[in-house]
Amino acid sequence: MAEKDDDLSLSLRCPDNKNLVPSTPNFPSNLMRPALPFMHHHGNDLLKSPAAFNLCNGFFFDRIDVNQPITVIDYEEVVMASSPNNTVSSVSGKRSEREENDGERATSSLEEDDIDDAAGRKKLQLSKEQVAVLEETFKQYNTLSPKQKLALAKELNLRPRQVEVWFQNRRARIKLKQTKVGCDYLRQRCEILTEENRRLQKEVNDLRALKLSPHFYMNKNPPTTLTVCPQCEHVAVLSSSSSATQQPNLDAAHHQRPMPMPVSKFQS
DNA sequence: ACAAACTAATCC
DNA sequence: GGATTAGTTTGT
Repeated sequence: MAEKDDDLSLSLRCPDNKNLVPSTPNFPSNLMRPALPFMHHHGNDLLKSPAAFNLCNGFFFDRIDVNQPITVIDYEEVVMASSPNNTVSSVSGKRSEREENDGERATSSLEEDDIDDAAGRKKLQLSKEQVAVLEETFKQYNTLSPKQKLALAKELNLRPRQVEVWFQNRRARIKLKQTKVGCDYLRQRCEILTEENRRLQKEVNDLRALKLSPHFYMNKNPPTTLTVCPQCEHVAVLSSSSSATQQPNLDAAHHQRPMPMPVSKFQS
């Protein structure tokens, strides 16, 4: 379960149409299905692509595959699980039993769910195959038109409502993950900025202390100004007793001897 | 009508 | 406890 989060790909691709066209070669052959009526990009469908969705959804990525169980490995698992030579039923254990019944559950979901809906409802667990198809479709369309919903429901032997709910929940999951990622990013930024702020505050205090120190005023007959070197951004103390027209005392000299204080940046 | 948000129930 | 499925409410 936790490994799902590892598949969090942040990219800055421009969503071009090519990206949106499903690349069937990545899809396992035994999951190959006749193209759904909506497997074409025209009209509003483009607006429902994940890329468009994530761009609209803000943040810094055009795609977050958070909580995305459909990795190459997962596809292989699906292939293995559904392969006649490698049936899950050959494996002992609770889990395998459950998976074995996935097909039945999927078919029964159409008829029985209407009955035990509201009352003591059993939780429907979608089969791996169903989830795979849903995920694959979701990669291309974050939201479905009624037509798409019906077609997908028919293909998966689910009620349109179930497909609809699945997509709603999937969007919610993505949003949650995005929020978490964004939150982590902002927290990091906050830490960095806090640290920088602390450093600058210290710098200001040091400069104030320098300004108030007797040493500072002792040979301060002429007015003195603080100037920032444009090259290294070090603060230099300039005496105006030197000619006003002459270049400030910011030549290479101060680069060679250390400043009295380690002042890296000073901005008024 | 639909999506989002919130919530409960269930499963592992 | 987290993930998933689904019901309810609310906003557009």
